[in-house]
Amino acid sequence: MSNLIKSASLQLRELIIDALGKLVAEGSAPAELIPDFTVEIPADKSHGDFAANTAMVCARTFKMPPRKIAELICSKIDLNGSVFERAEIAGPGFMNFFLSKKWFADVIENVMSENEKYGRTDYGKGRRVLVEFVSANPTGPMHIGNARGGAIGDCLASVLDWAGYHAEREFYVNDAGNQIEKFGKSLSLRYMQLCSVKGQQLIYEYRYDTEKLCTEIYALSGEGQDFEMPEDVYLGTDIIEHAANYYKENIFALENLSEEERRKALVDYALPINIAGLERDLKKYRIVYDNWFKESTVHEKNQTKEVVDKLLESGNAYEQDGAIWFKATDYGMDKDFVLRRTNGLYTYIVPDIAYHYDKLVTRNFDKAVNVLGADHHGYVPRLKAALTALGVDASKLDVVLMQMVRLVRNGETVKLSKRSGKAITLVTLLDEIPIDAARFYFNLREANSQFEFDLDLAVEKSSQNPVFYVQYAHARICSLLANLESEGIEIPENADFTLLNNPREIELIRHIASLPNEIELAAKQYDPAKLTKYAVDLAALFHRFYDGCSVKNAESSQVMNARILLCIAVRQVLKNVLAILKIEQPEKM
RNA sequence: GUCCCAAUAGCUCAGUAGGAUAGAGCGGCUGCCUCCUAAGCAGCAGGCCGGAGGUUCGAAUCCUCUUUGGGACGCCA
Repeated sequence: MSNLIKSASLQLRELIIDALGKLVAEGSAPAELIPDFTVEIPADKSHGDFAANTAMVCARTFKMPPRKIAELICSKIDLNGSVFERAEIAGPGFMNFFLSKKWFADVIENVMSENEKYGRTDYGKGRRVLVEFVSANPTGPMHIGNARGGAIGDCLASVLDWAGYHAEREFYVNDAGNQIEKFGKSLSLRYMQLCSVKGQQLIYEYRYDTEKLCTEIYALSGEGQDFEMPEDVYLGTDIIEHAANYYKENIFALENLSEEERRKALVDYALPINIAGLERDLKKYRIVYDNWFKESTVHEKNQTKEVVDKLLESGNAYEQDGAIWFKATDYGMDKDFVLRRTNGLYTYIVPDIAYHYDKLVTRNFDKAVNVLGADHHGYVPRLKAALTALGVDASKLDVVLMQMVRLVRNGETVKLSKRSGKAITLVTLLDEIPIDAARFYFNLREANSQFEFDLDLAVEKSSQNPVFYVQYAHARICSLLANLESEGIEIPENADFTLLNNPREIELIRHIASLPNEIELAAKQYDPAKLTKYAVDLAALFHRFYDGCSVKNAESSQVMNARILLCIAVRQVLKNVLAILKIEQPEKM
């Protein structure tokens, strides 16, 4: 688990501080506190592998021109035994450092020894982090927003795992509360519609085709139609289907029950089917959770009441107009909010508070990361304030907000309407586009950017789609190696990598070296999109290398051997990145 | 009205906690296969980084103001 870039950067920092120490000791620099300087990787490679701005930030305290300081530092710096071979002074006073050939050779050897573990770091030090994502409403199928959340959350968990955290994936099932009430009401309504004269006609007519039956009923729903629909019910055909299936299995069983009993029977029937459906569909999307946490368990354990009682006792909540309010104004918010309504029911945030208390205190996770739609941003500070009031360290809760996806088909934005039931579901999306493309595409942009998902483009199996570009690089290497094998060329055990001096080779190796860094950064910023970009860049660098440096017709057999192993290393790195993203690595295309 | 997020090439977006001449893909134009996969590579064209101030050696990046989009502000979830 070595990170050659990081260690080189740290070594350089020490060398510079060391040189500064010598300058102070001999009196050519004032004995002042050295300001913070940065060691970074320049965008322009002619500026070396690392650049330090030490001289520039010291200009003021040293009362010397930056270039002069840089000269002094460079005269005292000792690169012997370091991974650097030379230093240059450039521009306004940058010191540019160039890595030795040995370092580049070490990069390839490092990949060869770590193989499928290359890229892993111990940055997270085994801290336990719980990643909650999707948590779709179980009253219906998942929509396109869940598709994005799923791809981001799942890859984020992988990234954290690779960065040395112990990451768990969790789905919070909202199997209680108002939306379940609404679910029951909707099911009951549809059931009664099926029991009506018109409903019976339709059931008879479409007795061999439930799907058709549902679309017919759906088409006849609405104002002035056969089936009037009140405002607060779900309209989707999935609701009709549940009602119809139940009806077919138990004819008229519920017609004469009380509304309440009928709702309960239908919810008990349909909800497990929906939850199993969520699990099945997510699995198809290559997402498998460690835990499915049910909201109902919070209610069963009476934790909602406990939370509100605790807040009342500690003076963080009060009763007014028959409701119980949280004193959010004590936590910098402009409005208090309701915890328990006058009707005695808790608002949605109470079970959420209890749930997060469970995550951070009961289960004692070091971090809880939630991937949520951007429309939740107002909710996050409320949740955090309530947790703080309960004595929980709310900074342990991090939220990744993701913006909406605009679906585009034929150059036009596809309208998404929850009410109409015509929203594009995760399943229909995955029927339409390859899973590889979906997972890659949803991680192509950072969560925070609202982006356009072009359905036509994602379907297209062409170079326009970046995932094919990356997979092609992998397939190309496999094919290249197979080709060599068929010609009787053996794969060497080792090679002299210092022979790889072509700029395209150097660039490629440099990029290979940066994988651990990139993963760490992605973990730090909760941004798995860094890795799709990394993969695209790596593929581009490989294609460039492939184009400019022939393996089979190399200048010498030594160079050929070095290139063969470089290709194998690149293939390994591609495999690892694609494995994090859970995208297939085809050997042929 | 208050708050959050965005604004960079014709389009979609990067820009690695302030760095050197602002990058990529797509689209447009031009080259490159008797040679390991042309699903590739090389090149050209395309920019007042929404606007105005400020902070400093240095700003797309930080601060203030402003314009334009998107979204939040419920005894809905």
